[in-house]
Amino acid sequence: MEQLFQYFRKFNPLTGNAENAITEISNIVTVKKNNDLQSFGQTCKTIYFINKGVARIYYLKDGIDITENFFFENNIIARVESLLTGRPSRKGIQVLEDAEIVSINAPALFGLYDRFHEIERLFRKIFEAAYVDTVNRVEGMQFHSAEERYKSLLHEAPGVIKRVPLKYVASYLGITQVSLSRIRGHR
Amino acid sequence: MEQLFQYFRKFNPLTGNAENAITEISNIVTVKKNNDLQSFGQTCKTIYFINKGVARIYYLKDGIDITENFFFENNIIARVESLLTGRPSRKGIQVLEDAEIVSINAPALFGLYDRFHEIERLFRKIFEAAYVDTVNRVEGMQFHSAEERYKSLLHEAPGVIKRVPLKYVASYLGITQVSLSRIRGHR
DNA sequence: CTAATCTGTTAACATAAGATAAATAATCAC
DNA sequence: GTGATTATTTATCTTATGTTAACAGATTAG
Repeated sequence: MEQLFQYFRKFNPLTGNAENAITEISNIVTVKKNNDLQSFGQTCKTIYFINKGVARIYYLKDGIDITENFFFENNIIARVESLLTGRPSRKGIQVLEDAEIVSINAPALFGLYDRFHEIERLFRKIFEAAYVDTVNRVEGMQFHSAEERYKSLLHEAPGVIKRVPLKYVASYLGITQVSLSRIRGHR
Repeated sequence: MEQLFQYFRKFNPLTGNAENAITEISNIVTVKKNNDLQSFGQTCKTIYFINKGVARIYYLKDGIDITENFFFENNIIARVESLLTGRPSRKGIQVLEDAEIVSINAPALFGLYDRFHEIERLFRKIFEAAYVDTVNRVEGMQFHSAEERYKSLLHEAPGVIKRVPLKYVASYLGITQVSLSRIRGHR
């Protein structure tokens, strides 16, 4: 849990009491490569934090597997469109390398917001930062060619290309695997 | 201000004291069609709420005007990538119809978070909802043709097509004005 | 009212990306 | 290791979208 609390400190340091309260509603799971941490269907009730490994959020559009996002060590994963709305999620979380993951019971966490204002503030800041990332991603998608998007991914998150199968990267970029291969072959 | 507080009530009702505190750091401005409410360059320090009118957030990419988003009555506008990070904004806010807008001093608002937990909670919920909208927008952009994006905009926000010049709609959809025209001429 | 500008449409052509199929290359199960 | 499976690249053809330009209708300024 220490790794998680260290991550929290970058946003909003917690008192020992608050940390303990979070520890009580969390547990650590290990997941083998290519297994699903969560599959779609039900309402998402968990927030994850990756101690070690890589994961992706994905969904099926007309039967085609599309990666919404990748997540590496020391990051939170949450299917917010379900978690924050209470609606069932159409998305799954798959682990792409053997992983160690902290899973936090989200309803219990939200329940702590009243007792621990500091926890509400912490997650406010975490989600605000994720929101900003997503706004920036929309901007990146709006008027860049596939090649530009690939190059900026290479630059901003080289780990993705190194650690993730290209077929997942392609749909993340909004193109087919074949197009990505063509771009990589540089023209 | 009553219109704003009614909007707030959908997220988290405030006590009279909290409403008064917000009133004190806000004022109402009127802006004429096509004028900028805010231009780019400085760090964004204001959150807006539209009582009446339409506005858009836009930016220049290689000298080309791109619309990031449209905002109608009874909605909050904020350039979050600046507001929540403290970095200067490269985006402007332009009014597309004569508008009446509430402007809230953001640093003062954030200052109220300590005195009024309920205000922090309110804006946490507002930004969470905006975050979810943005995640859904990424999904919509990821694997839809321009025509599909246009049709779903028609369906989900018909006001955009009715009240906004098409040149702005085109860049919002991530296509050129000519392509949009072609799509509208249905093939 | 007239000229000038802005906005939207259409056409012709160029280019990027999708679909499909097939050939390699890499990984996994045994 | 060997064969089977999965991932990636390459090739061909097709389609969607970008680019540029011309034009028509609206809107605005004087």
